[in-house]
Amino acid sequence: MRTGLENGVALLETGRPGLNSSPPTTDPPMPRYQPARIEPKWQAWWEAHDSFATPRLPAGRKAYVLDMFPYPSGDGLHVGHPEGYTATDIVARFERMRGTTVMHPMGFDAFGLPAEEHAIRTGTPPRESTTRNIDTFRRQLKMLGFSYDWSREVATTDLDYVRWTQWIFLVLFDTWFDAVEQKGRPIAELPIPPEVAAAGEAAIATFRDEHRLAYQSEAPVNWCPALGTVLANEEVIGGVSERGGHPVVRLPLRQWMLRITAYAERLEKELEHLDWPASIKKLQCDWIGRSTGAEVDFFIPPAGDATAFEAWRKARAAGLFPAKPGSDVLRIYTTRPDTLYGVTYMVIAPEHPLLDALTRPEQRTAIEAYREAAARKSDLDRTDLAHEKTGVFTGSHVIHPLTGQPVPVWVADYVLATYGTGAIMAVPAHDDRDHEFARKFGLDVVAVVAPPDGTSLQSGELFTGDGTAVASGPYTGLDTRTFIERVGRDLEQAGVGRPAVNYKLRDWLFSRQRFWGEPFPILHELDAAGNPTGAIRAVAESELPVPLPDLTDFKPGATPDPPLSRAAADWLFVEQDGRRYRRETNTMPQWAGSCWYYLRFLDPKNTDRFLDPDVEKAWMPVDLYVGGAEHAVLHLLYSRFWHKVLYDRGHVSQPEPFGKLVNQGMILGEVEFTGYRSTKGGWVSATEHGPDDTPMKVAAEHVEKQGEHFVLRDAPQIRVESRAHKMSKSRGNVVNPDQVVRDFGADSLRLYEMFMGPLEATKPWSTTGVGGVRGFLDRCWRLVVDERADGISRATQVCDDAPTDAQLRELHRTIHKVTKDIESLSFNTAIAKMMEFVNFATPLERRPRAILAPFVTILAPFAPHLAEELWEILGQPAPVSLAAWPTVEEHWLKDDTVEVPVQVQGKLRGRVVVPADADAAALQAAALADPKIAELLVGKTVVKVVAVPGRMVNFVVR
RNA sequence: GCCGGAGUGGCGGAAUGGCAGACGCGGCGGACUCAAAAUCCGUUGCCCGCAAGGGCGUGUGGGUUCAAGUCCCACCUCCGGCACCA
Repeated sequence: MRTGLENGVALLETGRPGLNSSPPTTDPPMPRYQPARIEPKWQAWWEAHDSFATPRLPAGRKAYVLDMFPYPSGDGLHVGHPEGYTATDIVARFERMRGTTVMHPMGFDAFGLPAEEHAIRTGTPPRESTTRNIDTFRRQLKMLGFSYDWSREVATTDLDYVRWTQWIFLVLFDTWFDAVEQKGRPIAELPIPPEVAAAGEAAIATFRDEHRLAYQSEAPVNWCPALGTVLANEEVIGGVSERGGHPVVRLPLRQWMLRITAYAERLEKELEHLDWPASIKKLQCDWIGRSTGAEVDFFIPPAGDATAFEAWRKARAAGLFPAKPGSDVLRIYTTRPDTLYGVTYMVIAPEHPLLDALTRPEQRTAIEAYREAAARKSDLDRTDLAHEKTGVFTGSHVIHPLTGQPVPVWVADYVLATYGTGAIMAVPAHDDRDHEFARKFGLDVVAVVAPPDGTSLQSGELFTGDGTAVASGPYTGLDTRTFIERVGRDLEQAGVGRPAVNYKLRDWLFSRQRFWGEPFPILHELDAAGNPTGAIRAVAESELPVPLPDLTDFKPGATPDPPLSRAAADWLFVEQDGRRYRRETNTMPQWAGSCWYYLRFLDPKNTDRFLDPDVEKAWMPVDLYVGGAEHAVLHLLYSRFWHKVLYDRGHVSQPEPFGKLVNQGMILGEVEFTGYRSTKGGWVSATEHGPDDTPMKVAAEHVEKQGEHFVLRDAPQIRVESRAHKMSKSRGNVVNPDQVVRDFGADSLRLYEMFMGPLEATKPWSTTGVGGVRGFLDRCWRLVVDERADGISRATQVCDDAPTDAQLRELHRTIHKVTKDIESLSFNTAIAKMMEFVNFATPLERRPRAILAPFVTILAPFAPHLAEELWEILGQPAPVSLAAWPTVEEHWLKDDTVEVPVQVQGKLRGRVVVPADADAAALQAAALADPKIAELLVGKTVVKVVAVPGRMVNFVVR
């Protein structure tokens, strides 16, 4: 076939000629290893035989092995995808062969911005390009031989899937969080306070709406004009959008929010027992950001009333600390209530509701100007401008609850309105931000904590650690922790404060002003004039799904008015029970669909419910979840949140969705050498290059290593950078899986990605490395197949002899190592061991089938196509993919004798061969019997002998 | 700045506190071949030595230990994440 020849030609250019090329048509077919022939054959076989279909319920042991499903981008699969997918595929295949019932599904996270942007650019409806992209992804995934149960495939954009995403939204909408029980409960069970009940139905409805887990809010949001959408805090990195790096401004807008903060405590606490990488747990923990401290009220004295504070204090002491602060106090949150005596000023955020009340007339102009400037500032300005502190004095003072002294109140944007109470007590001696601010504005610095090392602070010095209280009234001399505990109790008793917990986690901004997302199943009531009354109702469950309307114009506007508001009237307006409604026109963010896909995989065709409870109980939780670390916080946190709500409402049986989590590392491009060309011509050393010098790629043959560094071969004084970079289109170092499969075969790609290094590590791509594992597969092939025959026939060395002891020893050690390594996901060392086996077996003149067949069995999860082919050639009934995993016969793992190193003074001086069970004394005797050792010990006094049976002997001498 | 992770041959990497460098790439040598490719075999950390052998070696400097790539302390570099959360 012509194509084979063309492949061969293409390969010449990639530097590895002829590997996968078919012979020219004129020659008879040579029985070489040809993945291009084998791989489609077995993929078709598996498909025809439903080899990997999973039953509805597991029989016996189950394993739910899950990949993070991909976003089907227009570029197709990236080599990063098959890394995690191959790892899970090996585990899935391995478990299946051990008799475990395996759930191993795949689907597509298909809503999202790129499809919509493509639609805007080309006028193609997103559903069309999405379908096309999914087809490409599916083809590529099948090409790699993954053992998914394709009958379970779902895409988040399927109308049937959207239906249940909307249904879960309605569960959130129908749930309130009972803080006492720490549990989500039906909204119908929300206790209605008598005064609300008395105010009538509308008031009750409003009260309920305020307590739902899905609620509307008018808060300022991150509006990104370039993307034409509002973004979640998590999608804004350093003031620009995570996608595309566009500037983001803050704008007040009606938005849907999800009350994830209600679950903050459980999300943090229940993280503890999960089998997740510690680093990911830490990341999530930090993101949730629990801190403990105290809330304290500072009295705002009415002008000219000197006795008011005393009266307030008495009233507070008689009552309780109010749940919500009145307008007569400034409530602050602090993690260091032990520094209360060091407070020299207060700061409130520019958005603080009391700012107006606290602003004195003489300060009004300055304050207004500051507030406006702060509002205009994007987050970018707030974070990036080197944290240069700004602020304005309000002119007011509040009264310190413990000392009764007046404290000046400032406004500054280093205090965030959205955290704690939006106001702080400033302790410049013991907080670096306050310190910086105080220095800039000349405010007092009063030290109240002495460092534990006994030194005392210089005046104006900063100390942020724990220590011993000084100048703190009755608390003086207490250590920080005791102080905090005691003052918390005292504040509570006095009714002016209480211990408090705060979280950095914010509620989840859940609406987007985009077309390509799930519509909200929500209706807004309209009055006779067609204006919203503010009343909302959920679309009835039986009316789901709410489909996206047909639109020809997807463009976002200059304002945050969503594209769906341009839908035709028959979609947009709904009449029900004699009332007119307008549909919600925001759509859900991409996260929505990915929050629960692992549940739908279990029961993808169910039209009655989102998931059958029996099926859920049988399969959940996910036993192994593999994906990129970029989802460490968002996807995993959101999924856990939804799952907990579904759990509280009795829809799932487990509080956590994912048992074991593993992050595969990033695959970088090939290592590149970069030299720098001076503007004046000639090379500049990489360490000395300036911003104007141009980086240039240098071919490996022009570079050599000199000491620690790489230098130009022809100019060794010029240093060159050696580094692998992230794959990117602009750098032109993207490796295309289709191309790799064409050049080397799918089994080689799978095997290479597993052989590169540990799964979790970041590692650079190497095309010669792919050639290396391809060489291994070639050797596997030749172990079984006679390459010199005219057709496919067994190698003449393959025989039915009984295996020798040495062969069985090698075989069982290989099985043992591979089994253990798959269990610990150490695929690279498993492959190394199989290579050793092949190196052992290749020179054998007679190769017993009894060792070849088990070897092919353990090869199968890694290189399934080749294994199937070899299995067939060995005369075994297909498929090897479902053959039983061989058992290790333990006695072959033990040696009769071992070679033990002998050390003198910790230095290796010789080796002795002893029986494997030789004890310390025997070991020592054997070592002393060694002439070389004996000679070294002549004239020395042996002070001590360390002999570890089976491991080593060490003589300590003087 | 803070929090993670990692530094081992020319390269990717291996090593329950017990023989550093498994396995692969690359290099070198050999066999096969008219020749080349492919294949097979051998060799390959660095330095000294014809050799036997010796010395040095896991980012740097200390320490613990009979014994450290592995444990402890300090530091350097690279990668990733967070970044005014009181």
